[in-house]
Amino acid sequence: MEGTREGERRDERFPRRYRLGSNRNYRYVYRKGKSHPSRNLVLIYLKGRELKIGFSVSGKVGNAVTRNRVRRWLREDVRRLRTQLKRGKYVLIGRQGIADVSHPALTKELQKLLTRANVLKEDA
RNA sequence: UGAGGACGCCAGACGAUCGCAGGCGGCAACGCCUGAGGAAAGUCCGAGCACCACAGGGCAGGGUGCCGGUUAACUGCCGGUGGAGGCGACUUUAAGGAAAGUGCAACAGAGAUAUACCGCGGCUCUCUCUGAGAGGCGUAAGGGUGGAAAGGCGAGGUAAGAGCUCACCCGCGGCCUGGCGACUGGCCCGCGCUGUAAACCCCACCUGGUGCAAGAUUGAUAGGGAGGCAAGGGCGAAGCCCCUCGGGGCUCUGUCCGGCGGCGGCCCGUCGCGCCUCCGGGUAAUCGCUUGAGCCUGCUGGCAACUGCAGGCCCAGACAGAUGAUCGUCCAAUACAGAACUCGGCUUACAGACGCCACUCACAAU
RNA sequence: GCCUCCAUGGUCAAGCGGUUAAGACGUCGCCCUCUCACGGCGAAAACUGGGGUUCGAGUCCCCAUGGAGGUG
Repeated sequence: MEGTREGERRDERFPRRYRLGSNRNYRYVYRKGKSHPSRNLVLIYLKGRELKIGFSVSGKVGNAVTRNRVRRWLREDVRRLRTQLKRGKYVLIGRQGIADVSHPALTKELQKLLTRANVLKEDA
């Protein structure tokens, strides 16, 4: 991957202003957004003016370390894809079996899910 | 060599690239520094801190419970005493009081806090008379039941027996000795008491409640709406009226009782006063928020827990919540696991790799 | 994060420290019926785990595990 695009640096940063805010926003997206499930993930998408992404992994998945690991993987994958995403509010939910999945498998699943939900920009 | 026993430590490392959070610098681009644990966990104790309550006293409730020390404090820790376990090194122990009182002790057993089923013994009577049966008496050694049967064991003693007597032992009590003390050792014309207090309880000591979603500041918003009830009694003062001159009635006011509410278990007590029901409203930012009973090193005192002194250090502070991804090298290989106000403990989970000991036992060799 | 509560057959549940741990629904077997249902008889099936106190713990104490609720 390195060296293929020497001239332009890809913007792969993902600071906190792209994160979905408080609990109220989550509830709003749950109510109004459209849900796209897959085996270990659920994506809820709602059109909006700016890009906001939230991650949610419930206590049923595992202990704090497991949940943190899953959330970090998701955030890492989303970080790399950030510029390709359409604007709007996203919530990514980890489902119960997600603790047993490896990181590469999870990356694939996420990409498939995003394609199927049709939230990637056409020119990407 | 094997089997153990104490004590302690680590919790993958390094490099490259892309990222995240906080701080500092900079107009900015960006740069530099820092960035989870030994248990961060469970929330089982103890504190700090904050608010609420609080004149004081009593009761209730809760906690602790061998002794001494340590600490800010503790149900922690250290050292000891007694008990239990182990051949031993050593481990472990909620370990005050049952002689203040109450309760409970199923089943079994004759009897469970005082009893006599079998038995043993002699006495009287009867018979088919070396024996058997009946009656009443003595007895608690033996049998049997039980977790426990009123000390144990031996000798004397006796009709048979019994702390009935004696020696030794056990326990209790008293005295003396050593120890700060728990307790140890010794002595006695003393006594012989079931167990249970993690049953009620007694004794000694401690103990307000709620918890950072505590709370503070600033700004915005609000400063509410609807309905019902506001009763009763005693005493005193004043005014008016009636009057058989004893007094009675009405009005107003003060006070007390009563009522309601607060003091977040209750009472005395104390404070406040119109009361009750339903509906509505309670948001955001900043602070609290990390320098602290702090960590490291050395020395001092102490068996130790710990303490004192000197020097050095700053070591996460988020607010949907920061440590990740990819690659490479080393490696036998990464378990349990993620800060949320902060400390001191306890408990629980944990792959693997180590260190150390004038430690113990067994076998062998010398 | 903080606070509180609970745990007994597959489910709902009662249970003074003392025989073999009630009861209901469900399951299984037999009977009844032409068959099913109803009904009758019977059976299997449990104290979350580990320590401790006690002669004896489902019950009392401690620790853990799992679950539920409250709190902006």
